[in-house]
Amino acid sequence: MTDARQASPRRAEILAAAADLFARRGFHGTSIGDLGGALGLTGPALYRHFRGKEAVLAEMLVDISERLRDEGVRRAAASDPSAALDALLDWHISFALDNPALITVHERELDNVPEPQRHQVRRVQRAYVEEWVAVLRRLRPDEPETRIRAAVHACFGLLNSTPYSAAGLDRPAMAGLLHAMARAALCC
Amino acid sequence: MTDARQASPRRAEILAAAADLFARRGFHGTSIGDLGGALGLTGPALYRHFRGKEAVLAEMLVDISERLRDEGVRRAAASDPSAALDALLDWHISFALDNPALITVHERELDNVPEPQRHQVRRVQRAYVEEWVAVLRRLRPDEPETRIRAAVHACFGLLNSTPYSAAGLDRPAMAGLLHAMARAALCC
DNA sequence: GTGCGATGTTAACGCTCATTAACAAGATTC
DNA sequence: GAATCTTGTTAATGAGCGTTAACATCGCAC
Repeated sequence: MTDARQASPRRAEILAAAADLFARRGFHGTSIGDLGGALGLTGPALYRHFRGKEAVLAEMLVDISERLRDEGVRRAAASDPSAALDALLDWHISFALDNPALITVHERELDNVPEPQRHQVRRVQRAYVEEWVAVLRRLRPDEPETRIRAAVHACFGLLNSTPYSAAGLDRPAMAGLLHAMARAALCC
Repeated sequence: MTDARQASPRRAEILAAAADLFARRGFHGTSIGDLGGALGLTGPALYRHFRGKEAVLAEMLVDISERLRDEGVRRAAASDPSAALDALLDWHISFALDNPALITVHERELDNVPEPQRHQVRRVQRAYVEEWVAVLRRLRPDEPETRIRAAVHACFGLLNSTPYSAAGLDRPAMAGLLHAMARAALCC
């Protein structure tokens, strides 16, 4: 089978290598040959595991968006909205710092995902955003919802900037800085 | 001449169309034929105005980075550091809201710029960042410089998120929101 | 009105790419 | 131990791309 959602170790290796290459050179800037070569294989070998290049990207983005949303739902469930916001921030920041390549691809390459997965990813992304919006609405009931939603998107821009600035800060310092900045930006 | 830095109207049209296409589909996702077609021309016509596809991107990024830095130097010169920060924020926000495509390309496609322009763009970008860092160092002399620099990069991530969230906010509201969020994030 | 520079066009070239076909070799099944 | 499934390989196919060549047209200098 070339398509089933089976989780083989090879598939995971391919997805990891693809994340790195897609983040560094872009989807269109990465060839099937590059991707196989990164694993010591030839290009056509990948067709034993994926239906094609687009299928690799599609599975990657579906997986990322679902991981973000699933844990986001969990974190947002805290009864205190301020604690829920901190929990969401911690989650997103740790994900971004642990997986800079995934965050980059997730942010840039959605347009290259074929249907129907593109709609699926969009829907899941929207659900993740709505978790944030719901928490912030409890925290600042006076604020109009469109403004809150725009603020959440801007906050993601801040948090996702991580990959580009691997600057001289170690991980805990970077996590603390991002948390403080995002919290201040959202509650300004 | 195919290369001279002559500013003809046709060159400006090509650069504008290229900014839009490169932002929407990426540099590698845009063909010379697409680019010509966006102007009612065929692909090869572009070679009357640019040495090649990479030269279009190179000129675009050199221009953007220099515009940002030149005006940045001007704004950062205010004697009051708090006023200088506000002036920098206003400048970057108005540029991003007026030119979402340019901001997107500037952020994503530097790796596709050929040498020597790539180094030039990097140098000018760094100079722009240093204007921000210098202002913030005056504003918060206690903070370590590496932390300030990381904060500036994160702030750019916030401000540059504009293109993706053309959400239901009109321009002044969006500008005000971004200004308030960025200011709070930087001074947290 | 002839010549020419500027700015287009279409046709052709060479290369890369995604994908498929045909084949090989090792492990597993029976 | 024969058959088969899995997972590779190399070779071939067909499409698209960036680029160049050869040719057309138009406006202008003289």
